[in-house]
Amino acid sequence: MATGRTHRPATRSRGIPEATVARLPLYLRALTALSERSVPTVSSEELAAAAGVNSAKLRKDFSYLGSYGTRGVGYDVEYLVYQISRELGLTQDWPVVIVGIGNLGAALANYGGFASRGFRIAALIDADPAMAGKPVAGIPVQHTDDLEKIIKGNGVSIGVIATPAGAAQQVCDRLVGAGVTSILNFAPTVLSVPDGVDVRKVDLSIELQILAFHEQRKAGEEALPDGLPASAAAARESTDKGPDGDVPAVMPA
Amino acid sequence: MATGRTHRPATRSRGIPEATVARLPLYLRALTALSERSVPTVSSEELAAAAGVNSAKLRKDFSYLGSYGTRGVGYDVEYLVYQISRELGLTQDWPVVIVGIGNLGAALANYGGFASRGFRIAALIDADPAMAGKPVAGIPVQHTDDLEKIIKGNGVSIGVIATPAGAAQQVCDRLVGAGVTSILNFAPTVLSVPDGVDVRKVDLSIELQILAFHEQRKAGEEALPDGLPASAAAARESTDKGPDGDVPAVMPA
DNA sequence: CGATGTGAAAAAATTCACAGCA
DNA sequence: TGCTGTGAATTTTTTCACATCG
Repeated sequence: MATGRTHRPATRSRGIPEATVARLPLYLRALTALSERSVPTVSSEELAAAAGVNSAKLRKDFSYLGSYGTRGVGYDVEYLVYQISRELGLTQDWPVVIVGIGNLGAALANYGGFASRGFRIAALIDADPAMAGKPVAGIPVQHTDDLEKIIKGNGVSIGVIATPAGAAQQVCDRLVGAGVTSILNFAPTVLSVPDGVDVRKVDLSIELQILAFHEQRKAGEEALPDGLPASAAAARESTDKGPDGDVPAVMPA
Repeated sequence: MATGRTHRPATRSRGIPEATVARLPLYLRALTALSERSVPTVSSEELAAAAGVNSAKLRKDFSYLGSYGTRGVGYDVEYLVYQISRELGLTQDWPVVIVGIGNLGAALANYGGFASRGFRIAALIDADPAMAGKPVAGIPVQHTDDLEKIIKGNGVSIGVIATPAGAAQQVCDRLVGAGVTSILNFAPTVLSVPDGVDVRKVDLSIELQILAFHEQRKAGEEALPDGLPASAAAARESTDKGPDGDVPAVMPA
């Protein structure tokens, strides 16, 4: 770790582990809540509980960012909010476009969590001409024909795909062609993108299936349906969470 | 906590790694697509490509399930679909309730991937009296007052929370109290649940924040405002997670 | 004192690479 | 011959435990 390039108490110079990056938003949210309640400082133990992870992990995660705490005291909430925000790149404004304004697209457009976190919905795009001009979440929907113009005109680099599966790849190609380099895909398809483009997926059916797996295990600790010697419900808790709260993982990342 | 382990000493087979479980739905989707095209067999290489992972990982994953392939040939698509479905507990019908029928709840209710994979929407529940009786996705919305009755009456063990953050914990408590043991949470809150209850979280803003992190890294290799150089993250990914594509789901109408 | 920060150990996940079977 | 299945090696992530410092 650390490319100790001298300068500063080092640490954090190279790559912050992906697993850590995935948890930073979690910490940020817990910190924001504390901030709103005007809580000045918080210990790793308290913050960890609020975020749903264990304190050792949290401290290790923070150690990749730098030494932002005070021994014997804890962390300054405001300072940490700033540091994590900066690390995540949320101190700048990210214009985002949402393509596919169906039920989900509308839900996303109305989702407050975006605007409050450095993301700004630059445009809503849909292929249905009937949708054009119609306001959703106060933003007029624009037609797919203008996709490239919209992307380039607003310097959009992050796109959200909420179209039906069949249209996803095509939309993806156009987004990438217009300059988008990060895509959040809600369509149930594997998107292929060129190098340099990030794709993250959110898949409801997958999450449900994982739940079903654990649920099945809870119910059948012994009564095994299908024969097959290999099948023996056993071991492993169903909870499988850290020492405290819950906090599964999301990402799949 | 650290209590409650014991149980069976892992009977050789049933110790499927969590990471593997999380990928089974991916394989299942790819296999289903092949099945619909009447493809009889598939090699680990081909299937891996379709699912967006590398073949070594896929073979290793399958090895936890058993030896379902044929050397020199590959895997029988239908057989594998069945085995994975069974492993995930999808050969049975899972009644699910969705609580919070706002934009997101409605989107989820309309999501086709539900019914097609062993999940059945047993009921839609909302706290707004005005919603009661109103059909969403063909299912009449019921009032929160009847939550317990609905859960118990339908033997529901999986609940989806799509309410505002403020109501999530309360709804969660009621679901758990009524017998739900698996929860898919879309509200941006950490839910606390008793042991034995699984919670998985899907947080749209978190996914975007992770994208922003990578996006920032791509763009800002040059100069960063605040002191500390922001990691140089050299080579490495272009496509975060898996070797390439992804597999999302959820989609509007 | 008390809580952070962090080496070191442990566990989990991924990748390698090849023996072995159809 | 071709591809699976898997032990072994490697890498990543988590957890431990304690020196350290405010």
